[in-house]
Amino acid sequence: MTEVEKAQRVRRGMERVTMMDVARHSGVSASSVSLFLRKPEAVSAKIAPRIAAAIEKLGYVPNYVAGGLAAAGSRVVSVIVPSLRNAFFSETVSALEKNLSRNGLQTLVGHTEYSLEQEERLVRAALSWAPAAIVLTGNDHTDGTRNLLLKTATPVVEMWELPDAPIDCAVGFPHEEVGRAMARHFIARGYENVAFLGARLDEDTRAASRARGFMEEMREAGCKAQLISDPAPASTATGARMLDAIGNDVRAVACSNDIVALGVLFEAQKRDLTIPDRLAVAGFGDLDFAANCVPPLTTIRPQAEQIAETVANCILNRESEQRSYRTDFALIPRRSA
Amino acid sequence: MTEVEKAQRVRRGMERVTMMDVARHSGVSASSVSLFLRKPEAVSAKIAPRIAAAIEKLGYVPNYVAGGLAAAGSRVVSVIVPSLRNAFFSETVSALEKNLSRNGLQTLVGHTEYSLEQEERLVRAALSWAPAAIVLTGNDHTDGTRNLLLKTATPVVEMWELPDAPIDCAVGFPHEEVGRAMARHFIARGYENVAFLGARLDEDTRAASRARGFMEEMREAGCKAQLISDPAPASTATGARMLDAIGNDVRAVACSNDIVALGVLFEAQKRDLTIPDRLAVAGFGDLDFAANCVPPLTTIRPQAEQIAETVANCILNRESEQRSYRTDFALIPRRSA
DNA sequence: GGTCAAAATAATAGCGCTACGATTTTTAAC
DNA sequence: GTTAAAAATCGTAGCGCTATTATTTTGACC
Repeated sequence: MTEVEKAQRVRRGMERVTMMDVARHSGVSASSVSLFLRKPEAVSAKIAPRIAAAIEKLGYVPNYVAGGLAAAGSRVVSVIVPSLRNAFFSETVSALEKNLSRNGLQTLVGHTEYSLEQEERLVRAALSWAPAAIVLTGNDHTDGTRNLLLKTATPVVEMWELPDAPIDCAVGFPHEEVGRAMARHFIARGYENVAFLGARLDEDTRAASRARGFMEEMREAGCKAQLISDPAPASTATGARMLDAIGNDVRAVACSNDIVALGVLFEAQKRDLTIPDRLAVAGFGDLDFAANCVPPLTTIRPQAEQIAETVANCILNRESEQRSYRTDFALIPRRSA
Repeated sequence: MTEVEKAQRVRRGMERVTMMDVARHSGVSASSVSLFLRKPEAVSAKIAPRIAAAIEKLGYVPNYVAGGLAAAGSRVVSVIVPSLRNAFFSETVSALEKNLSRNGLQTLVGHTEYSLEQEERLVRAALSWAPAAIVLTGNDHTDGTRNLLLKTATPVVEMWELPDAPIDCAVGFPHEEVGRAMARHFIARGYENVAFLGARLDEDTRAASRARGFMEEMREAGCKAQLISDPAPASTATGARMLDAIGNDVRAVACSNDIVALGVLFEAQKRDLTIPDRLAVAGFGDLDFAANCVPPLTTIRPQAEQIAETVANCILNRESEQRSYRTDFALIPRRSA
């Protein structure tokens, strides 16, 4: 390296140890070092230890940015969820990261705060990283998002919902059926005057689908069912507030998720409404506290981990022809309903 | 582009529209397009719209990988937290992502599952992306991690704790003081026989610091204080289980976080222990349910958003000399203790 | 030892972009 | 109109790595 070149590297803030340095130090070519790093079994036992020693000695850290450019594709997977504050998604991202990192893929997260415009911006930014795949939540996207994704060669996975026409690949379950399952449970228990308490249904289209399924099934069975909704995010406070809005004769409420249900439980306790005798309560999510609260919460377990594993599989085994993967959900009957 | 070149690009899966294509299309040089993208005000009003039109027409998506290589530094910030399932960290990541994305930075998350070895692996991978900054949780790292980070020119922020000697920059608060504050609250309320219920204290060093501060302050005041700990992650079930382990005469428990406290609340309710008369309960975190549960939970609010904002500031305004930023916490007295 | 195929290694040519310095155009001042 | 300074634009030379092709080495077999 000439003095000028060195000066330039310093100027650009790039004094890092390069693969070339490792190559020189171990007396092999840069190609061999690269090969060693990507397929260690492909280099002979003679030079492998020499390269390993040089890497160790020089403290070489590979530059994925350069690698990604040369290999025309980075080892990141971009995951876009509505919110990380929501336990479903933080759990999914967590499980996904675990599965992907096992295969040398890194996770770039973005959250849309339930805004489709924000989602489009994030997809645009994600594509700029030439990611190995893009994972989105749900199937409700702007036309711009859809166009961007249809044009690209990057694998796309939509998760948590099952669209009729996936952009590329989808993993999830039909939320309407979840709502219907809960309704059937209510009917079996003899609850004939019920309500659905939904938080943020305008934005949370999955919760809205559950609400729709629930309401339809209840009404088809000739029951009285009322839909309460609150624009605020799901929280115990929202749950408590929505309880105010239901009629006094309502026997059971299905909540858009367990947090809302917990709020209802607390509020009922404050008002001395016995659960489930005076009011039955059910949630969605089977969050940590659902099994331990008082009374234990009847809910639906969505299998976030199964979703994450299936998404990871989709990304890792691209050859499969299947475009749509249905994951399980299970109604967990406990004492609250 | 010759036929051979085109074939090569196709072979490598890189048929994407490049900046050069945009330049040709708008009759300017690639440099001008690059400049327009980075500093739109630096190009004349004559060519700007032509470039914009070409970008739009061709559907050009910039390649940050190439950009990052050329500019010797990518626009990603790598954030490493113990777990995304933990509400503190998912909230911090969420707030951080919001603050950083406003400034065109993207967030690469990794989670260590409370393993320092895993953290080192993640730091290594993170450095490979030549990130704009690396954000770590806490100050407990392997020597390897520390060496890697001390050698690099990349800004490093340790958050949620205040190390004596930050690697580079730190944002957080002293958890021992949090424990002491809670102890003083207990003392003021006249609880003289108390316990600290800690989940996963071996790995969660912050909770362990709170426990230490709490125990010391209680004992310095001449009170009886017992430390219960459970290796399982914080959950309502863990809280309920730990309640079994305390003596019958314990008057108050401080929990390592609100989830554990909630478990204690549930278990107490099951056993008809009146709270706070028979047993006072306090948590840490001021999670959503803390204000709404029965009785409302006395807890400590750690200001996760303030941490995130300060971290973002550290990253964005590098010129500051300050290395250590203390964020606030507040004891929120409610009915449970 | 010589031949040939297979395995291991090396050389080459970019990936798409940005920093830098060089060049051209515009503006300002006289 | 000239000139200098400033602004706008362009051309070049890589950033550090990998895919591909070319070359060398090894090993198997006669």
